[in-house]
Amino acid sequence: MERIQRMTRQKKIILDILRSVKTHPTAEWIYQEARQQIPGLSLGTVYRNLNLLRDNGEIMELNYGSSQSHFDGTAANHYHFQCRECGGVYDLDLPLIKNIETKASGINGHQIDGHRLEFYGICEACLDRRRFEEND
Amino acid sequence: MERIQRMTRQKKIILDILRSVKTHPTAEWIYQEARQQIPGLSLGTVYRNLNLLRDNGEIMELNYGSSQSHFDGTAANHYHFQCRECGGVYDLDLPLIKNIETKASGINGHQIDGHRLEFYGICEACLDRRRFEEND
DNA sequence: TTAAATGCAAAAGGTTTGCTACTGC
DNA sequence: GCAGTAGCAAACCTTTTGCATTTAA
Repeated sequence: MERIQRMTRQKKIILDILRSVKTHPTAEWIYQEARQQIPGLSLGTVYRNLNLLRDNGEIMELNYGSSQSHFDGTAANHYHFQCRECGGVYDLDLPLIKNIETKASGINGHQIDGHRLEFYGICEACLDRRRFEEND
Repeated sequence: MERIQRMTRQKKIILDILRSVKTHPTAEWIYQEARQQIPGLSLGTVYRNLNLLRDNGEIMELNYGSSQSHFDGTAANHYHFQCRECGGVYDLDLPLIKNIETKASGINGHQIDGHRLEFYGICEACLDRRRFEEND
């Protein structure tokens, strides 16, 4: 019952861009990047491909705040940090907390099969900018 | 520089509803409930009040998935579980992980001041429904 | 009295979708 | 050849906002 996916030029470029950056960009940002390689690209195509790739387990969608989603080229679970000031999302190289899902499962009748841990604060770049602006 | 907030009838009812339920409803759900007490209530007012209450630290906004936000009458950090099937959000009575923010802070130059942990899976109600439907 | 909040409706912003043409496989 | 995809634009859905009016303190 699985749908067969085609590797179109558009999808390949979107995936390449996402895998080549360390940040976790929005669909709009990816669209602007990809358009440099495919001028006629449409934003709808970017969204459709990001959704296909996510459903296929090749990338991860991160939705923080209530605004736009960010996308992560690595699908395996890992933790993130989001800056309260600029909204940027960064990886956090903290080892996965083992057994946390098992521990949480014992508490009630829900069947737990995943978890997500995010940190918030001010990113290094915004901290630097603040220090710089203080010295006016 | 703090803005003075008034306790209007609308705001009080919205807060009362949110504090009286165990689930973490959406703005739309709260609107439908509150309208039974204030028929002329507008959805915009619900959103405005939820934002005011959140900014004031009286409630918490939870944004999972990319669709609607859920609201939690308890503002202090605690962990949640979201059902992949029905989208419902529940509290998870797991103690806060101590020092996790300190631990994460050492990794890079970001300044961390908060964290959020969510679990995913199938909720008890959906599990029950599945079992029931299997017995056709 | 008066600044804050309401109701209404319009607008905004991100994402999805219908449709026709095109293209991987 | 044909199902899956692209491009385009319109639709969708949640949330925000402008404005005239009302209301809490």
